[in-house]
Amino acid sequence: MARLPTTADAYNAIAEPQRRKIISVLADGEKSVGELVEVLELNQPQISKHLKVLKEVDLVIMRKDGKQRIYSLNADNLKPIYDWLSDFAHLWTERFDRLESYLATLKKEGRNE
Amino acid sequence: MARLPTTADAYNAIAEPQRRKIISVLADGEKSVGELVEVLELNQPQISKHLKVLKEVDLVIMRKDGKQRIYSLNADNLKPIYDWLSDFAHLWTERFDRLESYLATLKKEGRNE
DNA sequence: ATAATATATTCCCATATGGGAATATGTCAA
DNA sequence: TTGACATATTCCCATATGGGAATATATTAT
Repeated sequence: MARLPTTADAYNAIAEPQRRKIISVLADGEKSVGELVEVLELNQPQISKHLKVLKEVDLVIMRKDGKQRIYSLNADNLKPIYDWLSDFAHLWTERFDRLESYLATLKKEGRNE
Repeated sequence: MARLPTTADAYNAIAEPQRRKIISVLADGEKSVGELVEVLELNQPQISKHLKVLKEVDLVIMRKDGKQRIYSLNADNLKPIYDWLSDFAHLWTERFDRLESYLATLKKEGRNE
């Protein structure tokens, strides 16, 4: 079936370094395409193409403002990845086992509220 | 430059669902190739190929035991991804902001010990 | 209508992919 | 040595990739 497309899910989308940079920049607040082009020093078409991938996996949200398109981060869809990795946290550090499991418990409780 | 190979880094390696399953299974303890074939219901060559990718990015360690190859998880190399995602934790939940930042602080201190 | 600006799309290409199938390698036992 | 078992490798193929370059679309101002 060949490799999954980058638009298959968030895991595949964030495997690209430039897309991770875009995500990091957007974490500081929404940006227009032009602003992203400036900050990341990439060509405009590549930025637009990366944003298209991120939008398809719902990691960013687009809003129109005149001729500009404003993109903002939808970080919620990063959480499943974070949760999956959380299962291994106890393997790379012993010191915070109890604190991390406590945190995980709080998070699970939080889901149903 | 085309898409980065799956062996480029941990991000690309874990983008494949079967490889994530392998990682999850190995989190419970080391396994031989044959055991992975049984548990995951994949053909042996595919398991071996996935393990090869995981080994190249140092997510698993291999040990010989007779005719068997025993693979174990090297979870440390998942931590950078977890750390990167941690930066966005405050965006998907407000309730545990202080606890998470406290945890992050503890972790950073822990690195130098 | 025309021009200017902002963004998106298309066409190009070399490259790696994951699975199936077949085969090769390695390791032990008799 | 021969065979049995465990694992790795090779060959096949359809498919998507990210960047460059060029072009298309959308929106506003004049």
